[in-house]
Amino acid sequence: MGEAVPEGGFERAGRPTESPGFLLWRVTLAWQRALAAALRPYDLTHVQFVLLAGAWWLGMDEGAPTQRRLAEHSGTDPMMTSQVLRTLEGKGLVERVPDPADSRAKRVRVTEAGEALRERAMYAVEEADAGFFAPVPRGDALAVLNALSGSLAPVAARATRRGAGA
Amino acid sequence: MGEAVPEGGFERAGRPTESPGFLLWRVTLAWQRALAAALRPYDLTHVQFVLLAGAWWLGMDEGAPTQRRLAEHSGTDPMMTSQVLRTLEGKGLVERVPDPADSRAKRVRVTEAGEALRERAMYAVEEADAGFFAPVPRGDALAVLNALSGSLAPVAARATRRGAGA
DNA sequence: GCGATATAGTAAATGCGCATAGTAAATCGG
DNA sequence: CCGATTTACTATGCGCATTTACTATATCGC
Repeated sequence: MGEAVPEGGFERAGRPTESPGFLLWRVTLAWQRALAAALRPYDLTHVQFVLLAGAWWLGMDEGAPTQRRLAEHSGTDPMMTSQVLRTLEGKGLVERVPDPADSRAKRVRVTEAGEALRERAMYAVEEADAGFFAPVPRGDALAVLNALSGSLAPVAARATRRGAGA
Repeated sequence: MGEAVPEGGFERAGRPTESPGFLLWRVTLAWQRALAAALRPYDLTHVQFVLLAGAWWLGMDEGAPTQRRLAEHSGTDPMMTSQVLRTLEGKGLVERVPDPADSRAKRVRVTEAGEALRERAMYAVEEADAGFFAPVPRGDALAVLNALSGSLAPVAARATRRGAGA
C-alpha cells in the first residue's frame, strides 16, 4: 500500500489518483469504515450517531428540535433524517412527539436510554477520530475542512441549480 | 445562497460539530453532490465514473485489470465493484471477459463507447473538482489528504475477523 | 374568510457501501 | 495425485443518500 503519490502531480489529471476529490473520497471511505468499527459495539451506524448526538446537543441548547431543524444542523438530507430517526425511535433511543404549536412538525427528544448510549458512544467516536486524524496536525485538517465547508451547498436546496454546466 | 455554515459555531468544543471527522463527512457529502450533478448529463454515478476511469487507466498501464485489481486500485469494496461493473457492462461501457489464465477471474475492458464517454465525463469531473477545491490551496489539500490516506485500511482486509474489539 | 404558496414530513424507487456467506477454481503441502 | 487453504467472484440483505412525488398543515395576500 506504500505507493505514495509518485510526483507532485500538478499536471492534468490523466490519472484519477491525483485528484483531490478522488483522495477525499477514499479518505472518507476509510474514515467511515473506522467509525463503523468503533460504533459497532453500540449497534449504531455513523449517521444514527450523528443524529442522536445532534438531537441531544440541540435539545440541551434550544429544546427538542424538529426533524427539519435537526437535519439542517447535521447537514443531512431531510428524507434520510426521517428514515434514520424512525430507526432510532424503533430502538427506543429517541421519541418523536408532535409539536403542539405546529401539527405538521415532530420534535425529537432523546430518551434516557438514548442519552446513556450517546455518552458511551461519544467516547468511542472521539477516540476513533483522534486516531484517524493523528497523522496530520489538527489545525491543518480543520483549516482545510473549514475552508471547504464554506462552499457547502445547502442540503435541502430544492433549487436544482444548473444541472451541470459544460 | 447564504448560510453555507448553518450554525455559528464550528469552533466551540465539546460537541460533534467541531470534530474533524464530522467535518470530513459533511464536506464529502457536499462534494459527492457536486460531482453527481456534474456527471448527471452523462448518466454516470460517481462510483461508475471512478471504476470506468480506473479500468481505463489500468488498461493503459498494465492491461485490462481483473475486478479485484480494479477494486484494489480504486479503493472500492470488491462486492460493490462487482455490482457496479455489471451495471457498466449493461450500459455497454465495459466488457468483462474471462481471464484465459485464471478461469475464476474476469478482466475488465473498456469499450469504445466507454472510452468516449469517459473522456467527456473526465472534463466535467476535473472542472467540478477544481471548483470545489478552489477555496483551499491545492498543496494544502493534497498534503492533508495524502497524510490521511497513509492510514487507509485495506478495503478487502479479511483480517476483520476480530470482532471490532471492545 | 379564502385561495395561492410555502413548509414538515413521508412513500417509493434507485444505487452505493459493506457485512456475511457461499461457490468454484487455483495453489500449496504432502 | 489428494486434501487443505487461498483466491476471484457472486447472492443476499441492511442501511445510507438522494430523487420524485405526495399529503397535510401553516401562512401570507387580499
